[in-house]
Amino acid sequence: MTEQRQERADAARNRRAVLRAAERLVAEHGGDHVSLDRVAAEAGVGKGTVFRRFGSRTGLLRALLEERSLALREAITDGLPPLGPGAPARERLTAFLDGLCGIAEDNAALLTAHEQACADAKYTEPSYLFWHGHIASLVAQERPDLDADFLAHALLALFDGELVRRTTSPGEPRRFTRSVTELAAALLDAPPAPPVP
Amino acid sequence: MTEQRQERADAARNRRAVLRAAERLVAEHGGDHVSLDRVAAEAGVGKGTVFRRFGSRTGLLRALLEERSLALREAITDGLPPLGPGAPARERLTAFLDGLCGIAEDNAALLTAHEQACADAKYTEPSYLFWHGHIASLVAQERPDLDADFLAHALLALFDGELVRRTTSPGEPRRFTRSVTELAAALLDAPPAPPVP
DNA sequence: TGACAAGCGGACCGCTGGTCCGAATATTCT
DNA sequence: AGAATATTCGGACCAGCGGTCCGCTTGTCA
Repeated sequence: MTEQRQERADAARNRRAVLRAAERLVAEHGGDHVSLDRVAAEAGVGKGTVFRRFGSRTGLLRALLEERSLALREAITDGLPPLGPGAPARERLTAFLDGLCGIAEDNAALLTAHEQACADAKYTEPSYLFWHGHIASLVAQERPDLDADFLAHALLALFDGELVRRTTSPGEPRRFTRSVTELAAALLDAPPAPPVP
Repeated sequence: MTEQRQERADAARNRRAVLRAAERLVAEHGGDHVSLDRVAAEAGVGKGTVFRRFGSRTGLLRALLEERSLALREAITDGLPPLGPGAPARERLTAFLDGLCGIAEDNAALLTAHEQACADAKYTEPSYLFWHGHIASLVAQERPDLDADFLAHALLALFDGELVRRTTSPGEPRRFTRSVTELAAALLDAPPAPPVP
């Protein structure tokens, strides 16, 4: 069907090289200041190669980020509870947020770079849509009286690279996770709002 | 003291022209796609003039945004309750969020442009610091058991131009305001979190 | 009115994301 | 093996950006 013709060996090698190079540069210099020229140079390939593989700067950062979050995504759709299907919505949500926070804490710089590259298209990124749908569905199960859609956006808005970095200090490595979890818990435990006039 | 020498008449005229031009371009074409070349051309001045007045792209957008929010800022520090000092924290916070949401709804495109321009420096912008301090102080008064600092960041994270635009539809012009207000109310009404192990 | 500071404009710079095509190389077929 | 073919490579190239600079113009004030 949509079976792609097997990727040529050198192409695959170059793709890996570019990803590793981008990874290194983002980790070294902060989220921004990673031009594609530099990535190409660091990877030892031409600039055209980067674009042929990833289409655009956005595409490259997205690929990198999806590499980091693929495991979580699979655990959610096919894995065991509490992440996977089967557990009560509340537990699933907590487990999911915990996982996503972990990724965010480990990749704050990458997150910043990705935000900067996506800019306006942020809300149409496949990954974003997936996370959003998952959260919204769980919230709707747990609390049908809340605006699950908006609430999901609100929770995802917390995953801003710079905010993660500012919340995570060496002394308290998981402070961001704790803050997000507490906030989510407070929202889910809030008493039903009285109808507005 | 720091009394600036009176600005020359033509300089003042040009500053206004640039602001109005930027305003028009942002409103017409969406948040991005407003290069300083174009702003200068639209204003009928040279590019150098724009930079001399506003220092940078960021500075220009910031000036525009502060022009829109100056009234709210003054109402908070010197105005009457419920915005100004004197009202209970809870009412002040609600009134403030309502005001800020109004500004956001009227200037979603400008917000997007500003976010894009600020990028990493977002959390050190004077305006951001002011809003954040205000929220955090009110939350701390009302709910000493919550992490007011993080919660203030969380609330401000909602003011994303694109999110505002996506939440505001012609049919429900104030939906963004309603969503934000409800979310804030839920947070303030949440039962105290049990201590974590 | 003249002298001088303040402001002006747009050529200029370095850099960016993105395109393109002749050269090089992997793969496949005989 | 060796030719034929499809794919990929590399880096020169482009238009656009934010930002700088300096010779010229213009407002201001004595």
